[in-house]
Amino acid sequence: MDRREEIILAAEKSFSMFGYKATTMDQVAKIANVGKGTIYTFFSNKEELFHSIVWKMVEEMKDISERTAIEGATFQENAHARIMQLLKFRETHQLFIKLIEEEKELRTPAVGDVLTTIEKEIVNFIAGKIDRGVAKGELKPCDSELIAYLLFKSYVALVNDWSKTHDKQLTEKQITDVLNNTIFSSLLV
Amino acid sequence: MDRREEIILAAEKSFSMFGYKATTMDQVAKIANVGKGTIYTFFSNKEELFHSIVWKMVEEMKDISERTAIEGATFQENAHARIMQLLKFRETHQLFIKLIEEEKELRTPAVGDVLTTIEKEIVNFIAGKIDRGVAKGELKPCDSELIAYLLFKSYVALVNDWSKTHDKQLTEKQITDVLNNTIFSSLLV
DNA sequence: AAATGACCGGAATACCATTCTGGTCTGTTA
DNA sequence: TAACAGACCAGAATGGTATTCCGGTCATTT
Repeated sequence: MDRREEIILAAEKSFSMFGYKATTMDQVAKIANVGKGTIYTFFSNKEELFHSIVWKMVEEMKDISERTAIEGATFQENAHARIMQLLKFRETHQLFIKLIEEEKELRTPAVGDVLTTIEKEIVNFIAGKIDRGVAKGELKPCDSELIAYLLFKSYVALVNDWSKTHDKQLTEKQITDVLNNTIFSSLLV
Repeated sequence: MDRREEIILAAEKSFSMFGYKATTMDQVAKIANVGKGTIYTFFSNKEELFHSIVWKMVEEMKDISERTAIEGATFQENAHARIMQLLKFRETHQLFIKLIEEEKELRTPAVGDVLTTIEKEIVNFIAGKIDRGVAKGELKPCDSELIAYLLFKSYVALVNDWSKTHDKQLTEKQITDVLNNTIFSSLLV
């Protein structure tokens, strides 16, 4: 297999297992069965390698979310399913878990940067769906980025944050009910 | 002046200037012109003293927010004014600023606990306003705690978080527009 | 030309001696 | 005798330094 691919696979494995800070270039080289210098012929430094891996993950995440859409479902149903999928990915995917953990405990700057980039990408992704809904005449015209932002933050608040200060998680019905009555209802034509 | 009050004033000053971890009981005693042992006749330990100060601050914050309400204004107008006031207090009040900073940099557990308690208190405060609106027939019955939570989190997202990833802050009009169309509109009878 | 890994300097870590701090307690003051 | 003060204690925090570790380079090998 070509060396670049070996390196990417090795880096994926190592970043997922140990996080950004704790993976060493020696480590990656070893796993990839490659001399350390070889990595630098494909990636100019550790951070570029890291971005490469993370970007691949983001694409995969968007892809999965995309495939979650159901033919013939309403905008709200699809949006709900897609966003829930994104949140689930966040707490399921090894690398993502590790990055969130590292951000919380270690405050590694490179990781913080990457996480905000990912958030932006997610919000953009949602905004794109809204724009498409508007174009198809399903939704009222609106500031799609702002709405996407509010929507995503609301989901995170209700799905993830709520349970940090309350002992029983919100049910999916409670979440869809409140959001259908508020943000979603304001979007529909 | 009575010694208990001296101690509280001293503690307020010290916590505001240095945060929780960096204020020592000796420090507080010195400022209060009191022997260290004396503090322990009024407060059983450092944390209790701290809670005392923080609680006082929370009462003041609610009080200010309360007084912001305008006679004869709509529920939305008052809610907006009150919540904006709360957020402003958060980034204006010395002690509050210090605590948020300490939570971010030092991760002092006592401070983290206190901050979540404060958040709960704020959400409760908002929920109370909603309940009153329902009782007066201005608002539809609803899960007031859930709505209060969503509302507060949305405000924080739009007022504070947005500007972390975007260079121009949202205008107050953008914020009121989007929230009037979504959360507030779902509340009105 | 491509790949390697010994090597480098600066950053991170581990270690331990010293200081600091929350809380107690005994002596003192009013 | 009740309120107060501050010396005192044990354990936690800190600081300084000797050592290890790691990203990145580059002379050598394939």
